[in-house]
Parts: sequence; C-alpha cells; structure tokens
Amino acid sequence: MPNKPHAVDSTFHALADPTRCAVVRALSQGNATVSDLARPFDMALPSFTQHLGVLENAGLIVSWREGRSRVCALNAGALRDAEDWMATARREWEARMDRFETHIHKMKKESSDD
Amino acid sequence: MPNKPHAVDSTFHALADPTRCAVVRALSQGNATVSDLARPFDMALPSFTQHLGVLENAGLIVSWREGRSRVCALNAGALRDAEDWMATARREWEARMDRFETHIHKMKKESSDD
DNA sequence: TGAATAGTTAGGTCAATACCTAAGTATAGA
DNA sequence: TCTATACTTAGGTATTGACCTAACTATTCA
Repeated sequence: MPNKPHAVDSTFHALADPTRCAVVRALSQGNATVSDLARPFDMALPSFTQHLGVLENAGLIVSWREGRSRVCALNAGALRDAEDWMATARREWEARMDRFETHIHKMKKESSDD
Repeated sequence: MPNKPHAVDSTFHALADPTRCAVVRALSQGNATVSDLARPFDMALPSFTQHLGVLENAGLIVSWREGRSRVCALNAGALRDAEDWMATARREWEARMDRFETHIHKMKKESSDD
C-alpha cells in the first residue's frame, strides 16, 4: 500500500527550492538537528525552519524534540511515492514510443518488400 | 550521460502544481495539441498556456507548430533525471537504515550471549 | 537560580505565481 | 478574400512564497 497522506504535487512543491533539495540530500546522509542542517546556509534561522516546515508538511521529513534540540529524519516513503508517480508517466510514454517504433519498422519492411 | 539542461529543482517546480501534473499525465498517453490539453480545465487559455510554458522551460515537454495548432510531447529524460535524483537520496537513506538494523541485531545477539 | 543554547512566534517586505480579460496574429478552408 | 479556428501578447490583480528582524519559550548546565 502506498505511503500516501499527501498528494504528490505537495511533495514536488516541497522539492521546488534549492535549500529544501539540499536539506533532503543532507538528511539522506543521516539524521540531524535543525541547527546542524541550517549551518551551511546563509539564512536567518526562522527562514530556515520555515523550509523545514514545508518539508515536514509534505511528509518528506519527520522530526521530534530531543532535549533542547529538534532532530530531523528523512521519510523515504514520500520520496518513493513521487518516484513512482514519475516512473508511471515515463513508462507509459516509453511503452507508446516502443509501439510507435515497432510500427515504423514494420512500415519500412513492408515498403522494402515492394 | 544525464539529460541535464536544467537543474532538478526547476523540474520539481514545474510539477508543483496540479494542473501541470495533470498535463504530464495526459501527455504520457500521447502527444496532444494545446487546446486538446486545455479542454478538461476550467481555465482561460492564456492561463493554461502559461502552465505549458513552465513545463517547457523545465524541459519536461517539447512542442512545435503544426499548421495553426501547437503539438506538445513529453520529454521523458527530464522525468528520469528527477527520478534519479530522488532515488539516489532514498537509497542512501535506506542503506544507512540497513546498517543501523544490522547493528541493532548484533547488539541484541551480544546481550543475549551474556 | 542565572546564563547560555536551541528553537519558536509574531509580524512585516518584496518578488514571483496563478489567475483573469481584451485584443492581437497566423493558418485553414469555404 | 472572408471567416473561423488556434493560439499569443499585453497588461492587470490577488495570493503565496521566501526572506528578514525582534522578541519570546524551553532546556541544559555551572
């Protein structure tokens, strides 16, 4: 069963920003606190936590408090759902292309049989 | 070699809208003209063609004129690049999870060996 | 308990996005 | 050549998004 509390377009919206893409890449390397994640970015902390909020609302990350820190982790399920959506569209298109090429090939063969 | 005239976040931005997601799904079923694509949407045509422009700038679709129509087609390469980006992040995360679970398992075994 | 640390809340600015209507251009067909 | 079709261009509005600063809360540790 699909991990689907959110529509894919909210996942895509969450990834439509270089800061948020970078956060996802960082979290693929392991869990991290808000300030660990924020450190590489030249951005005020409230702006950064807003990005984390977008990622969390989209279901791409989860977080919990540990003492005075908040730890974030990737939710691979949301990534997989978005991948599946794209793969479905792409494969249908590719299947159509294959049929089209087969058709062209048959036409060529028939015309060379004249 | 990757099909990469655009950064992935422009692809995600293009998909971050339900109208544009629907256009991609429609085009996975085959090429279509602007008005064919627009028909299901309750939206003025200029608004709709703006969405097509976003998809085309992101490299997700290509289009050409045929008589007085414009025909649109999916560019599967852009979809594949975005899939690859997500799959890379997800697999790194999953690999880390596997190592973590192996570690937990070993710890349990060691403690039961006491 | 007082100071430092980690993050949150409130509130504001500016640019980009998603829509619209009205009027234009280009092609096809009678 | 006139008319209908298929978009495109121009220009406007309202909402959302990405940032900021200032001030707050919660937790740790000396």
